[in-house]
Amino acid sequence: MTKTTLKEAPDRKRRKEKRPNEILDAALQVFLARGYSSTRMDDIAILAGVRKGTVYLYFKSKEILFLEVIKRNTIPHLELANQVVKEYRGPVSALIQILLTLWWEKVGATTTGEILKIIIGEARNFPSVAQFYLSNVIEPTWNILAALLQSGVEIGEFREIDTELASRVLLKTLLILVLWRVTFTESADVALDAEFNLVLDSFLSGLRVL
Amino acid sequence: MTKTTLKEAPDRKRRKEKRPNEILDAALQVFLARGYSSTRMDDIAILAGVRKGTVYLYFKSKEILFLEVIKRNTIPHLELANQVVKEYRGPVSALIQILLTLWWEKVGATTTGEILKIIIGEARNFPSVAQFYLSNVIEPTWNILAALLQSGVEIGEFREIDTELASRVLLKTLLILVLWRVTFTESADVALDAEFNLVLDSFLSGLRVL
Amino acid sequence: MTKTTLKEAPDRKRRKEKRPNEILDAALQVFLARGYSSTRMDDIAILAGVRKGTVYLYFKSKEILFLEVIKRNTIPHLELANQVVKEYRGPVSALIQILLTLWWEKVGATTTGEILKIIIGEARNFPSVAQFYLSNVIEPTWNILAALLQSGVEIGEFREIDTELASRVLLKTLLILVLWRVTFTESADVALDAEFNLVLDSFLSGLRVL
Amino acid sequence: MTKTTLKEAPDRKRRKEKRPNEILDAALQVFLARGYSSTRMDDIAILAGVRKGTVYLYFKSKEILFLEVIKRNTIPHLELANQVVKEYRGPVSALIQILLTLWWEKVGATTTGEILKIIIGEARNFPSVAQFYLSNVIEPTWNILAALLQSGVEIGEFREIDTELASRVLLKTLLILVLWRVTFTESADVALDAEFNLVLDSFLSGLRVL
DNA sequence: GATGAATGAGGTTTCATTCAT
DNA sequence: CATGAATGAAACCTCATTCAT
Repeated sequence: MTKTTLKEAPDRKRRKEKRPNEILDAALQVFLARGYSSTRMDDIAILAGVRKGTVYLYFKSKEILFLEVIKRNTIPHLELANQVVKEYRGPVSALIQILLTLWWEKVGATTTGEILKIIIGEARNFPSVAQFYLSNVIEPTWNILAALLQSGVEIGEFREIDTELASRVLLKTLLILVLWRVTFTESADVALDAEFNLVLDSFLSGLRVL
Repeated sequence: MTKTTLKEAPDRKRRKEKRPNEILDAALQVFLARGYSSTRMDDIAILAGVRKGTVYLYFKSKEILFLEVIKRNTIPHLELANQVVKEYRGPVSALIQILLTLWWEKVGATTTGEILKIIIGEARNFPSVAQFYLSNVIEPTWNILAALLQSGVEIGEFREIDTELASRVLLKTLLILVLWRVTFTESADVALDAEFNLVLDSFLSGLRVL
Repeated sequence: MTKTTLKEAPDRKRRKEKRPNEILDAALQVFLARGYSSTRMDDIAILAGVRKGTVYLYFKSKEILFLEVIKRNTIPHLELANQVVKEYRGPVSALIQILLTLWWEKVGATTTGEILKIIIGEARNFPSVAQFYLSNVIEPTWNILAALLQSGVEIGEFREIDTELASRVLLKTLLILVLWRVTFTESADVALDAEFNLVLDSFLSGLRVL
Repeated sequence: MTKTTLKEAPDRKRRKEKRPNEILDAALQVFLARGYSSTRMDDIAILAGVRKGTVYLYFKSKEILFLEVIKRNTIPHLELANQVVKEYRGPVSALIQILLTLWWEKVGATTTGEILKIIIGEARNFPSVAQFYLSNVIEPTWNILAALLQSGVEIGEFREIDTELASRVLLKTLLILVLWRVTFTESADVALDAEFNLVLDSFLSGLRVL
């Protein structure tokens, strides 16, 4: 009976619940494209289809928005990986090969590098973000990798190694590759796929029981 | 003893040659500590012991100052490395071990990681800086490494490998380690030295003729 | 009566449509009073009853604001003049006399001279403004005058002359008079009205068929 | 016997006396080319072949330098005109024609317009300059013109007119032409010579005894 | 006398943030 | 809930001016 009924969008209710996520998605895009400092709240708002004031309705400050964006986009696909690992039966090296290749082609190729880049760039100003990323993304991934290696060692497929150390080095090596890709886009560094393969192959061959 | 001492001539006219370097040094410190955007020209000036206007006397803009800072701190120790390589007589693997260990302990330990971090963080806004770093620091280093590997191959010390690819992967792996150190300082990631050793050892052992 | 009244909401949100004009009006005043360079955006803002930031909300830069000010105050009374010309029936010389006298007393007396003065002073730095003024104010006025003279010639009221040349000279002569008035205010150059009358009279008498 | 003798320029003495004039000449050029505000003391110094500090050695401030420049360049060629007038024998109208044509082609064509332009543009900020120009350039010229006209009237060559008024209008009309030339350089206002001729012809024909 | 070096006041511009409607 | 409008605290940069050498 109110006048506003006349102009109310049909999916007004749905909208309301979606708004924060829309803003977070827009913010992710702009932060990745421009970096933290160069990102203006206005850009985020426009991209989210709202006005600046609305952004502040959901996020108290640019800093908080940034934190939320990073958090939202770094809770990763670890569940899936864990699942695959648990259900898999067969040689561990093949599983590692499959998992990392998948990651390289799908996950690493997209936003992982960008997110890592921005976290590295802003670690000074947002140490909590860096810490969060370390605890919630990097370390769990290490753990999965280390567990895999450990199981390989236990079943005699791999030789005895420091699995934790090895998983750290392997992951970091892969991370620098995705980081490189998003940082030095200009350079025709076409060798990245070859580098990935080299890393993976030599890592696995280094594990083989002699 | 007079009050005017407070405002007395603040030691004007230092030598023209020293000022730019003093400013560049100050700028490096502040840029590393705060990142590009968060650095104010005023901070740099104060740290250099001058006033804002003086900085602009030597560097036309913040951007140019940033570029100069990066240049000054990356046209580096390559000469030395080249020298060492040329004069060295003995097994190549030992030379590699020595060079990289030295780098890890001396160079990589100090500003390399910080500089790399800031370049990665600002590559978006200063692609020319990224390109400069790539061309003047990374690629020459690659070349030195590749040449070393190649000579090892030629004298039969190493097995036949793609020396260029290998040198790229090795360097990147080392870079992520120094980058990691300066980024995630909070995490007591004490394993970095162990990781460095693992990388170096497995790399060299992978080169051995079977 | 509370102290907070001092800082109370200063009547935010005037109508969006009014603000730009208020700013333009304030800017005109300040530009005329101080010239372009000596005008500070702050002065304009204060005079418009807003703060500096608000001015930038509507005009992207001082330069653009200046351009808009000039445009707004020169796209002027030409319509009216055209109208009058079209509807007038009677001797052309009388119409010219009426139009120019009106212009001298009303338009020329106020901002025309000031605007011309500032355009002349800034033509170097803003050639586009000078060009704009020429195309949109001076030339249309020439055209009106020339058309008037031409019609006088055609109906045999005036003798055969180069109407375009004559209209240019006449207009320029009148312009120097208004320019003089606003430039040399100190000198009690009270003869300006007499000069205007002399110009007009001798121009018209020169047109008469002998 | 001093060491400086060795390096002293041969015309050092002459230099010293010339310096102020060299600076004034340079300053004129820059002021005319850029206007007062946009002119930097540095530009003037460089053009004069000295350094900024030297300029301040001779002129206490930019403002004073500007005043001196204007003064130096507006003490005009009136002497010559007066001379010519006094010695001339023949019809006054021919003299007027000669004098003004000469002025239009030689004097008005060069810096008169530029100086007038800058005086008009800066009259607000330097009313004393405007006043100076009026008293020392404009009014003397008026007086010469008026005297000429008067003598023409007295010998019966011209009809009875208000010679002072006429001389004012004539001079202003010529001034707007030179002013126009230096202001609207872009516009292909090629008619200026024709306009000058029209002004001169109709002025003289208006003086003729009927 | 000449200047190289330094300064600091002052200007333009940006943008995160607030708040009345 | 959304926003349009406004703000003001910085930040960058310029340049007239000073002064020790």
